[in-house]
Amino acid sequence: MADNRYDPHEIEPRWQALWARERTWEVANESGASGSSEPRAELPGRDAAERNSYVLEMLPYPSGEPHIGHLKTYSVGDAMAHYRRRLGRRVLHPMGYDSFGLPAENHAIKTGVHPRISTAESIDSFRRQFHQWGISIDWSRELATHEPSYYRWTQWIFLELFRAGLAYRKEAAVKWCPKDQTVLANEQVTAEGRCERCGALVEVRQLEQWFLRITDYAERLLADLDQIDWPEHVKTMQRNWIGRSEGAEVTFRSEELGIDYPVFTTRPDTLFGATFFVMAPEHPDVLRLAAGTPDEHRVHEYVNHALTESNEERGNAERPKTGMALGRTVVNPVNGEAIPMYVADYVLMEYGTGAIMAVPAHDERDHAFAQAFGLPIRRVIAGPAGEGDDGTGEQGLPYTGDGPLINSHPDFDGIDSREARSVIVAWLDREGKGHASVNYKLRDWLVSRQRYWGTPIPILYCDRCGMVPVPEDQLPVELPDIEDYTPKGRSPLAAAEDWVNSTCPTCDGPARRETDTMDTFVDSSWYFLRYCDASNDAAAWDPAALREWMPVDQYIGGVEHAILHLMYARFFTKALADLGHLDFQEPFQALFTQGMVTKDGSKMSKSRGNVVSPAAIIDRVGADTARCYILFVGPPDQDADWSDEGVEGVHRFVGRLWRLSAETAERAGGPSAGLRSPIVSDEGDDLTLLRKTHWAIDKVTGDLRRFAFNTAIAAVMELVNEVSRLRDSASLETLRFALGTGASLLFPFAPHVSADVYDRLTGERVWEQRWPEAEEALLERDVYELVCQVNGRVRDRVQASSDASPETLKDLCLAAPNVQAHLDGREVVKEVVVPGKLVNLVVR
RNA sequence: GCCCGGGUAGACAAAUUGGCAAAGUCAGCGGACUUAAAAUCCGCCGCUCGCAAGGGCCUGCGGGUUCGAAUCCCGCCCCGGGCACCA
Repeated sequence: MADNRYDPHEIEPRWQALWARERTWEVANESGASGSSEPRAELPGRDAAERNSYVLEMLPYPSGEPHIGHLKTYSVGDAMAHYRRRLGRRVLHPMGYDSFGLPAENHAIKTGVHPRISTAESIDSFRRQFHQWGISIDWSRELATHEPSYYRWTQWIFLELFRAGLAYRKEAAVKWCPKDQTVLANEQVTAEGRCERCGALVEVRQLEQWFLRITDYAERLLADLDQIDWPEHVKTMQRNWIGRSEGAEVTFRSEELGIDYPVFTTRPDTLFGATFFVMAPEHPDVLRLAAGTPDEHRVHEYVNHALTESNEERGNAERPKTGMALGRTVVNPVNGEAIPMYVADYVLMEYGTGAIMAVPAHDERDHAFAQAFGLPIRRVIAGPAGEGDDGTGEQGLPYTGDGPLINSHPDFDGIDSREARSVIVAWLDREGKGHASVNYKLRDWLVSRQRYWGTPIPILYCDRCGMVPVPEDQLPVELPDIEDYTPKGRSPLAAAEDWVNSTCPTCDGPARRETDTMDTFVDSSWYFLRYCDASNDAAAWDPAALREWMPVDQYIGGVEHAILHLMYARFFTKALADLGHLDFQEPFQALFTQGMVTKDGSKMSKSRGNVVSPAAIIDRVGADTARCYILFVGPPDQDADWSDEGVEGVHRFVGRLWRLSAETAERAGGPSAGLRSPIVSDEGDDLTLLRKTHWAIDKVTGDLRRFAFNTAIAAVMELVNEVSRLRDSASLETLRFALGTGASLLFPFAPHVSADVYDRLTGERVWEQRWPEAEEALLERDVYELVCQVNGRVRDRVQASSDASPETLKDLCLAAPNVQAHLDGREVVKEVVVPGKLVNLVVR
């Protein structure tokens, strides 16, 4: 007997080498725009958009080595890519690296090693491991965002946005470490408001910075969520982040100063209950208003104090309300009442207009403030059961619900508050004192970073001409090499004097370069477009290439990117579409978010010492086992706990499939072509095994459609176990069919062993086979209806395709003997005893 | 406090969405092979009453709808994640 030991270290490199040699996973653009030079295949009947499929996983940030989370993401994505290929699609499945970013720069500050060097090392390590995992990547389209050939086009997009007025400069607060002389990212600030590196107290500084006008797109970013096939919880998070609220803008006038102050409110129906007015400490008019009043000095102190408080302090809702009277009044436009003005830190400058009308009877925070400062509280909405009819009682306040208006105005009293909202807004509009308005929580995107390792912002400052964009033919603005990455009170790029000093393209006079670089989220907001035409050096892409592939059919990544990355990429897509560069509105048609991998119930981290390295696992059991296990351990959208014992179980299963197949091939005297369902006439073990095989086909293809990889793998395990039990009693032909089918079904999860087994049994390449019931084929078949009757009543109907053999139908009906079924009008089977479970009858 | 998830054998889970609860994997127990071990293969594996055949009870807890509920509805308990002065 030959040495039938499953040896992944022999099998896996062999197939990987073949796939690399034959460039199996490369797909050419039919427009000839880019990609590989594979001759175009003529596939009749359907156009490219339908035949092509774009499967994409979020690109990795290359730092150190890939971890288990990467293994999970790319195992899920690869399974989807293979699944779609085997439905007959041409699948684009590329890979790249999000290679700019803070960790490489910090490493450089510490060691002096240029980020380009350490990044290249990490990329090599990622690429090597992805090859070892056997992921089916079109390597001809590989990219890295730190390469000038890529960021040249990031800069081009920035300039397009700039010309369209979507990129602009304004002052904004940054966190600043006075000791390190540098801007800090939020994650570099400790909970106590100290610099994570040196422990100094973090300060706030105002800097002129670049913003992208994502708020212009708030409405469309919200509305178009309805058009995409994303998990509902992700859509909910995006909706909440955009934070649309409808209400009214109402003008309160300061008669003393002759200034109008608009406020935004969602409750114009409570306007008659406004008894004071509050401004945010950051509001530019606060100090002006307080000027000349007795408390001017104390207002100053309050504002300064509020500005230096950390978010943690200010964000605490339980904290007592604080504030200062400004000694001025504004007029409530609905009743002409002069109400006092305050400044208080519970009002935020970023939301609405930075000032509010306070209605203590009907808002919790206003109520708390009124109580703390002894301000009047006037009820203007009656509660249920006539509560608060006279408007004087304190019971049930603050009341934030709805009810009839009271104590307002004879014209409005008695109207239900829901209706009163629009009635009062209409009245304000007529009087010129306000109008209906919509507000969003979404804020413009700050893209400036005072960092070295990022895409340079392609802008020049000329004394004569002002701000000048770098002309397109001078792109890319390359990142200069510098000696010292340590920040010294300005962006590290400012130290590269030769680079900073340049020439104005308009007047040829001296000009200085922008020294801020871009947020790395900018780099990753368009990379999916670049893959479609990755080696184009005349343009960011050829529109014909995008038409072939975009939008991404299936996007896959961690839920931690549910808001920022996914929102920014959608914004870029819409903005570029408006500029005429794209003809679609959404980048990712379908999204799958996979769960975290934990160890012993908690997140893997170096400090906990519970990190599992994919490389170590693969050394021990091979890539197929590792990939299969990570998908088998639980539903892939949920968190999963890594267990070394569980890995052993999957390893045993993969080995069992391989050994059984090697043994079967040997007994058969070598591979025989094709894999056709054998004819089985009698009842017996052959029929049992055949049924199991058909069941597995149905189960796995169904499960793949809904990402239930764990149960798909379990079904193959069950099939293999059945083969093992029946290996001495079933015919060789049936064993071959069952094992070959099992291997074929396993291909998306364990490609190497699957390819090896299939090759042994049939001499054919498993990835060139189509699923027995490809969706397309199914659509083209005639369909019959199986009618299920229980106790004479029609319970349900299922559809069976016409090319299901009578034997198969009979098998299925026998398997569910309690169901009476009709095929094409003819009664096929028998009596109902106990209601059977109908779906068992589906034939695909 | 609000918004999402989730709660099924000792552990991870399945139940194709209202149709025989617990497929599959791990752990555990027993057996075959072996001088032995490993590897491999076979069998058992929710609780309970019973010598047995067989019966009763089981999806966090309590109710409801239904011929039929892990699944739908109402109330409660627990766990995880996110948001938190958003006018």
